[in-house]
Amino acid sequence: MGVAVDLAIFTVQEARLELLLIRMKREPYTGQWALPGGRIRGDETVEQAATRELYEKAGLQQVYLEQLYTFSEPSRDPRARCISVAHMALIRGDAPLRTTDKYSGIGWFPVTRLPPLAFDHKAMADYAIKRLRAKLEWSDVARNLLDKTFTLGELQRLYEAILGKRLDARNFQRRAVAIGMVKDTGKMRTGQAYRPARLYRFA
Amino acid sequence: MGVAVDLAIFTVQEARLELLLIRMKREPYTGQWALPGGRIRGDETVEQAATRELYEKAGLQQVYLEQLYTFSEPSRDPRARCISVAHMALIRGDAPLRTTDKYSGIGWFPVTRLPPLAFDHKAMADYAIKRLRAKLEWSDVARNLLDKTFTLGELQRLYEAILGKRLDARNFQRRAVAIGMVKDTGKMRTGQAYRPARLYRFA
DNA sequence: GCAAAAGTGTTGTCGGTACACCCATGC
DNA sequence: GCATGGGTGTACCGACAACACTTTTGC
Repeated sequence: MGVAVDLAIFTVQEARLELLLIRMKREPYTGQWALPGGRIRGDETVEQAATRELYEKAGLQQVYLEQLYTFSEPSRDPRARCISVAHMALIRGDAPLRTTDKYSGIGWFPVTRLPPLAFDHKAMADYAIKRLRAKLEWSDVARNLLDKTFTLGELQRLYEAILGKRLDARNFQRRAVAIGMVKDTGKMRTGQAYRPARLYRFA
Repeated sequence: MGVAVDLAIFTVQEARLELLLIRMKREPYTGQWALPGGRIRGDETVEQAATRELYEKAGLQQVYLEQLYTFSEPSRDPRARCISVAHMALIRGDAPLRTTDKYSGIGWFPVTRLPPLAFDHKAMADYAIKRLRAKLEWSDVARNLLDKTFTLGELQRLYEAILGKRLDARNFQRRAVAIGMVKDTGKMRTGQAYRPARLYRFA
């Protein structure tokens, strides 16, 4: 029985949460968009396979990776029986993508406007978005989507993009500091309009 | 590559959270305790395989089942490469167990005193306990461990057994009703010492 | 009456929300 | 000066912990 990994790779760009999709070359989903992924090898864990796919197919390294759920409907892959372990990855908005000739296309899509997806990848994407949103509320996963230092305004816009709703800036800032998630670096963000903001880093 | 399911089957008996373990007949873990489980077949999902194992190996039916995590270390099974999807199951304390000649023994163990476990089953058991405790705090999974009706005292003792700590009865009762988790049935628990308690059911 | 469990009332604290207000900069 | 985002102060509300107290039964 085949075992594969599939990846929901997220980034935040221009205040939008986006998902990385590839366009398939091979039958039976030629031309369709799907999550990147592939078979696991005999000597690696599913996490290692996911890390490898991330590098081989998109040129990404050193990214946050988390196992999500195993999808195992016998009919999920029309070609052959193959279960797939879905993962979530988070990368900074400016990371450059490498393309591969394995796919006929690769691109970022806002999660609010995803095209139809191959296999059961719609369910995987939905699951990943749900998990990311939940995790944002009680953890500091957001650190994997931002630079080392950032302003509270930047952090807030990241949260708003992922959660898909507006937050109160005053309460957001106080809370971020109060729960010890971020620490003041003592530096300021200059060179922009309006009052300069303090730069923070994750604690 | 082999794909298996393993099951962390919980029950609460005499105010203790207990885990169902089987004793292995075959090499290389002959005589060792382990979580029940087995290979999945070509025409079933991992959840269906877990349900089937639950019935075949322990005679259990209609139980709460939840997929947890996929364990995939290449060396996790010394016999052959085989990944395993860990699941959690919850059953009522009085459920009768069927034995099978596939194992040389089967029994309940308090989670505080587990014997050494075969494969990576210790990690699976730890993961399952953690998940069960977390889920107890915000969901009504407890319903799968109790009868249709129960007193708030019984529900509290269940919570205390799983969480491994004492709770304030007065706050516990008020909260259970306030958040709408349980509803008063209007009936009372009679035939026991002391003041009779109201019987509740899950909402 | 007494022990034990069931159940109610009250109070304080803490986290979160709402929102008025001040600050510092570019233009 | 004024627009704009950065940042502080404060008041209110609901959840929850702590704990005093009453109720109802078996013995």
